Amino acid sequence: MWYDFFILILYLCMQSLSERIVKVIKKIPRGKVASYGQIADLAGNRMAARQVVRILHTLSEKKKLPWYRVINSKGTISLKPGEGYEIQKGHLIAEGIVFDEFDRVDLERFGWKPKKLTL
DNA sequence: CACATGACGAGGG
DNA sequence: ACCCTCGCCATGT
Repeated sequence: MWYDFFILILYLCMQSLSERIVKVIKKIPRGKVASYGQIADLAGNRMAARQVVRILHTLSEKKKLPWYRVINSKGTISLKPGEGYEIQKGHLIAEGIVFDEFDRVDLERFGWKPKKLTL
C-alpha cells in the first residue's frame, strides 16, 4: 500500500540525515563492523559517506558512539597509525573480530547485515 | 557567496 | 593490487 510508503517518507522527514546516521551507528551490534557507505545507505542517503565521517569526528564522544565499529568498504581501518589506528584495532579484536595478515577484516564474516531496521 | 576539508566510494586505466 | 578522478554531504572560513 502506498499508505505505508507515505508514512515512511513522513517519518524520514522528521529527522535530519545526521540524526539518522547517529542512530544507525548506535545499532551496530557487538562483534560486527559496518562501512561508512553502508551506514549512509541505511540512514537514507548512500552518497553521504563523508557525512558519516564528519559525524564520527564530532559526535563520537558526545553521543557515546561505537565509532570503532566503522571501517571502510575495503575492510580496513581508515585511521592512520599513531592517530587512533591501534586503538580502534584493539577495540575490534577485543570484540572477537579477526584481522588477516594485511590488517583486513572479512566483511562476509564480520560485516553487519541488518535484515530490516527501524530508525 | 566562493572555496577548502574529511576516518568515503565507485569506476577506470 | 595500485593510483587517480570525480561525485557527495555538511561545516567552517
